[in-house]
Amino acid sequence: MDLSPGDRATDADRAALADLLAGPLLPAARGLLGCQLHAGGATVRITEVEAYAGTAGDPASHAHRGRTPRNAVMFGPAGHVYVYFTYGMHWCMNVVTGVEGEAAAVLLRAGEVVDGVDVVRKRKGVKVPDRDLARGPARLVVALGIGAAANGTSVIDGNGPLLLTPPTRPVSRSAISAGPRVGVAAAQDVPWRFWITGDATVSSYRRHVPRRRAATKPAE
DNA sequence: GGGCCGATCAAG
DNA sequence: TTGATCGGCCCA
Repeated sequence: MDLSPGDRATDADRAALADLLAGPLLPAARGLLGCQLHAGGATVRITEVEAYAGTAGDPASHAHRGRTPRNAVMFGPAGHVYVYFTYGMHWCMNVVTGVEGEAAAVLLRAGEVVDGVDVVRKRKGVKVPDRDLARGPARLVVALGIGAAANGTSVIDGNGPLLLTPPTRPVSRSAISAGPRVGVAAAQDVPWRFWITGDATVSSYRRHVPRRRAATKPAE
C-alpha cells in the first residue's frame, strides 16, 4: 500500500524539476521553496535555502578552490545531492544545480515536516516542538533520516533515498524574502539566502562570528 | 605532520 | 554565550 518514493512523482513533475534545477542558480534556489522532499518515511516542505555559486567567484562555496574528493558531487549533474559533514558532528545537504562542471548548489536550510511527524519525532526525541523538527540544515537532514549514504544520489529519478516533488501550492515571488547567508565569513553582502516570508520553520539568522584565540579580543 | 577553522546545535 | 567534536585543506 505504501507508495515507493518514485511513484509519488509524475513524469511531468520530474521534467519540471529537472528543468528548474538545470537552470540558473538563483531561480533554482527560489524554485525549491515550497517543494516537498520525501525520505525515510517523512515529508518535508522546504522553507529556507541558500545559493552557492560553485567555482564562479563565490568565495563562500565549498567548490570555490576547485574540485576535491569531498566536493566532487557538486561538479556533477544537477539534481544530485551533495552531503557534507561539518563541526565534527553535523551533516548538511545541498542540491546541485546548473550545468555539469559549474559546481553550483543550493543548501537546504530548513523545512516544515508535513508528513511523518511521528517518525521524525522518534528520531529526534519527544520534547522537540513541531516547528523545530527540520528547522536548521543539520536538523533537516536528521528529520529525513539521511546521511553520507545519500551523497551523490538524485532527488529526481526516484532511485535514491530522496525524492523531490513540486509545491502543492506554488510559492509566489512576492512571498519570498532574501538576505545574507548564515554563518559564512565571505561575501556577507551577497543576499543569497531565500526563505518563505513569515514561515515559523525558518531558521534564525546568525551572522558569522570569527573565532577568538585569546580570552579577550580588542574591541571593534 | 601541524594547526586552524567551519554552510551547527543545544545547554547554561 | 560557550563548548562539543573532527574532517578538510592550507602551509611548513
